[in-house]
Amino acid sequence: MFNTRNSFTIYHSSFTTIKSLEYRPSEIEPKWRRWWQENQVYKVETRADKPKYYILDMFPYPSGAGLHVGHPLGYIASDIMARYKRLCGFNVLHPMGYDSFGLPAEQYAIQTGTHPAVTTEQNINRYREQLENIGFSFDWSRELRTSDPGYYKWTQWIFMQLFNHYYDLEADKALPISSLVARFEKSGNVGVKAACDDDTPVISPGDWNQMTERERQLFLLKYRLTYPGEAFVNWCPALGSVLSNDEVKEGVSERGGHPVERKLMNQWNMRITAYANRLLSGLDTIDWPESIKDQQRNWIGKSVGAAVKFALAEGTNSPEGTTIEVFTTRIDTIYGATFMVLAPEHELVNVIKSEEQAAEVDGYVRWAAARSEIERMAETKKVTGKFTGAYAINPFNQERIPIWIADYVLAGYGTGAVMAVPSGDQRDWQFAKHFDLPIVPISDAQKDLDQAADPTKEGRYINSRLINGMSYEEAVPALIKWLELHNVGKGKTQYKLRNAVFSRQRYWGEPVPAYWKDGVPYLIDEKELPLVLPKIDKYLPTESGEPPLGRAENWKYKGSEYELSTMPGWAGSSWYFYRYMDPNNSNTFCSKEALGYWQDVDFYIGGSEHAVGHLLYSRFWNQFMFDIGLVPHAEFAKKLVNQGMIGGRSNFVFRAKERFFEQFLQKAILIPFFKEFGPNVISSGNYEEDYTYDFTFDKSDLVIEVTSIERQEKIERIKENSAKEGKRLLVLFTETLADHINEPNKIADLIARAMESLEELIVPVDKPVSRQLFVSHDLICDYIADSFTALHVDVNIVEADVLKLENARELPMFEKANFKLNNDGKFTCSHELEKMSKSKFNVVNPDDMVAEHGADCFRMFEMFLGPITDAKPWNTQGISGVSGFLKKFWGLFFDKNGNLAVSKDEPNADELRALHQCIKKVTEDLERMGMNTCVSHFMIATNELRKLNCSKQSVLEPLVIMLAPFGPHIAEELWHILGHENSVCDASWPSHNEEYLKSDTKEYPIQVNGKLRGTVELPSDVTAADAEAAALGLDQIQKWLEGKAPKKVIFVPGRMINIVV
RNA sequence: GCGGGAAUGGCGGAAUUGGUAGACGCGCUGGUCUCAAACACCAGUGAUUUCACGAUCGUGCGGGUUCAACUCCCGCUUCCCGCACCA
Repeated sequence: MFNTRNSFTIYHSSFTTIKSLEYRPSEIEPKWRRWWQENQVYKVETRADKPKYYILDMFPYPSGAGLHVGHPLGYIASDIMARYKRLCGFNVLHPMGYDSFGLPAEQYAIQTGTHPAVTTEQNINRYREQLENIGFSFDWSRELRTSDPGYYKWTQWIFMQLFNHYYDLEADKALPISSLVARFEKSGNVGVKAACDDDTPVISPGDWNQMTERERQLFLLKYRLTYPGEAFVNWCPALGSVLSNDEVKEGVSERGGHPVERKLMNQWNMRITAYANRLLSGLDTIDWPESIKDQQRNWIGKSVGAAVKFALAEGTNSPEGTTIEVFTTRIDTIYGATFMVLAPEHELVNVIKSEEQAAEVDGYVRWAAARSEIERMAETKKVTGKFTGAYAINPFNQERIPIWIADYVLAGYGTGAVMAVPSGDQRDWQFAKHFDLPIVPISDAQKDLDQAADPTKEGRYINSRLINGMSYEEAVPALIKWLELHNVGKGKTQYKLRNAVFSRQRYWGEPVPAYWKDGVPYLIDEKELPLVLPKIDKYLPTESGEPPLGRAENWKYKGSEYELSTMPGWAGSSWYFYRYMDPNNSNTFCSKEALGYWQDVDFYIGGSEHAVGHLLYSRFWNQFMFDIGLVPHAEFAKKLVNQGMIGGRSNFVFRAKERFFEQFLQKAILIPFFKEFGPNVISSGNYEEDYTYDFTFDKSDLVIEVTSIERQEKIERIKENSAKEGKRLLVLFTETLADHINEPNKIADLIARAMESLEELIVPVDKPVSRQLFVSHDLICDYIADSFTALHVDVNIVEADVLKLENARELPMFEKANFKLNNDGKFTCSHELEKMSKSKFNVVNPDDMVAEHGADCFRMFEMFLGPITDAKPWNTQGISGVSGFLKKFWGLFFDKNGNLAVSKDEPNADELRALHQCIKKVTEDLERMGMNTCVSHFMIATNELRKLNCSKQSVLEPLVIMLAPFGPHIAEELWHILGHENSVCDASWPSHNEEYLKSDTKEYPIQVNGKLRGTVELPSDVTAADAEAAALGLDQIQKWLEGKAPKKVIFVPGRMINIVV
């Protein structure tokens, strides 16, 4: 209905179709890719006459390694959906671009001096080639790159908007900083409820008005949504950069695994905490995988509780009126607080420690500070801590409780201090047990407190003065009310989420559009955007330790120094989905018209590894952009799907150690000699022993030593030894054995001759050819496990775990190697599932798959592997099934002589049923992303039509249309063979007709007591009574009734009959 | 420890609101074609048992609900992913 395209498009007609019995993807595919390009078939316009559908892939970082078969999985799925939606009449936006700023290109620049832009360009070209090869329907005219100044101009512009706004808690949205200034002038910040730094002082209008310009700017930084500030950061010396929390895994950098240390640095930050609650509640409005939402909830870490101020007991070293604030989610347990614990880093530790305890406390603080993150995490079970000598007062009962320090309390969370309730909290309980501190029960429902803490909220409170006898629900509000009344605390919500560090001490990123004057940052003029990355001589920090931009000549704005750090990787990816809507606009990040039409992403697809990085930061930026009216929705993606990882299937070959040869000699060769020379003796079970021989015999003075030709020193020692003992010595080189491994008779001959000879020393004269031996995997179970070294072998020279020997011999690792083959004359490898990576030699390149089987086959095979969301191993073996299907489908269009066989005849009922069954199933399955079963349905339909010998256009044409999203090239070819001149992309998706699916009869299964005992053919519209009669009339059913009358007969129309006896 | 997901033939995986478990494909076995091989095509292929008809068992384990359970409920086991001393 929306197919207006063919009315105004003139298609190039120089393309001829290939009418041949044989399906040849290598001829068809490049041809149509060119045709699509020449006719701009995938060009997308903003047009109001069609409903829009925006389907987006998470854009890739173009790495030097290129794409492997795991990458396109999501792209293929999204391409199928995009093409399907287009056939359904939607105007589909399905763009692709590159997240092209990033560390690897810069690391490479440091090593080689090549500008990262050059490397990036090369990598992008390679990606583009690989992507084009697969036949995606991307509108390449919308391609974008985050490192393009035309793009990052707007990244910088959004940064400026963040700088110019603060978060107003009353309006619950971002407001201009200018309105904040107006309020300060009028009434100071007393009435202002806004997200700001914790240490923001209260000021009066007078204070504000007396401030110098510099002081005002510094004060405003406490409110701006992006601001520079001293913060502990994850500093990675090896990478020379600050890393965000999600770039650090287990105390080392995610990329490269370098150590990371905490360092105080002046950094730009993003006040994401202002949005904590909205980022949390927004999750309930979007259709995203539950695991992603949970990870984000966890990362935001909202806890509702109370802040309580504990005064210090008399006699404690501290200024008058000092209190220690703690945060607790269990204020109801406060009467059970028998001690307090501070983090060793807590600022009051040094103040309050008593003189007697000072030495111990200092020692502990030093010890704790010296421990690495890894040590801390490894020893979470170990209880450590010291008493400070100081006491605090519980505000509720005025009891003195000792203050301890311990590193189970984290400086970075809450206030860095906890009230310890050993009866209710397991960590506090362990601490109390260890240091023999009192444990006071606080609820009548608590049990077994001598075994463990019991955090129950059941029961009634005891030992809790104010709340004795109350339930949890009653106690909490009562206590908070009391706290606020007595001004010693308040109800409080705490978030684990920290403000995000935004600076990177790096070159290859967006320059921050700010300059410094008098220690205060200012934004550059908007007209100066983009602030383009300057040229520098080297991509390293300056001698004084400043970021690489410090090397740029004249890197100044009107005489003032620019900010030297650049933005992190996530800056450019936090808003790119809008740029695709209007990619070349130089006046705005995206026009109102484009935004008004495309709105937001309908369907976002990508890997789950971005759960809390990209997906949280981009939601944050989007909420902000929504607040200030830039974008129409608070959430940018309605629906999100994670494609599962494709695991690599690694292959291993087994290289023989000396120990193998000794065993081999024994098992395969020496046993026949026993009769004549008596059983041989193997030296002491340890084959590797240096001073005894590998083999000696009862009735022969010959001894045998197996060793590498390279171990001359060992051979000399053995020679001396045998001469001394009067033994005759046969030295067998492992290399010689390797040479003749597949012809053991030769070795047996050699030994036989040695046995009969009288020579004292026998060393084979032929120089061995082999240096090492590899043993077929199916043979290694006959040997001790330690006889081999397993080595990764390139999976591209292995087929069905059988090594292709001709190809293998060309590899350096198999130079001068011999192979011990199995009984079938083959060499097999073992396999294991691992992550796909270069170092494991298990990377499969999509280009190779396309070259061998065609892009359509590759696309369908990736889908056929299983559900898109599941992790699955890559195994090329099954691809022949899909390839066979495409050949068969192609074959439906031709007769045995290769002539076009498509007829205009009317289809019969069987043919219509096969077609409409397929339409129904494929449509249903596409709607629920079941691409794997779609492929099955195509196979079933094709098999049926082949049996029916059907070549009717009215049946084949709808199938071609349905196949188009999956195998666009073959579909386009067949579409044109059927006589069309436009693209199959502009056809209409067929709909099924239930009438054709009905059949006159149905084979009903008959169960007796739920077990299948027979079937009966019945009319489709059979009544329950008739069905029952027919079922009971069958002999094989009567047999099971044993003459008894059925108790009950259940008849499910169209399903089954069950007889209960 | 917490959260999320999963477990079905030799393998990847199907199975609608509970209704013929194993669709489809790979692999394997047998056959046709061929001098032969490859390709192609046809047939078979969960296990045990039976000459055969058939029977018994069978969706990680143990219970339960139901005429009927891969599917629902209760209790476990194992694996994968994420988080982890979060007060």
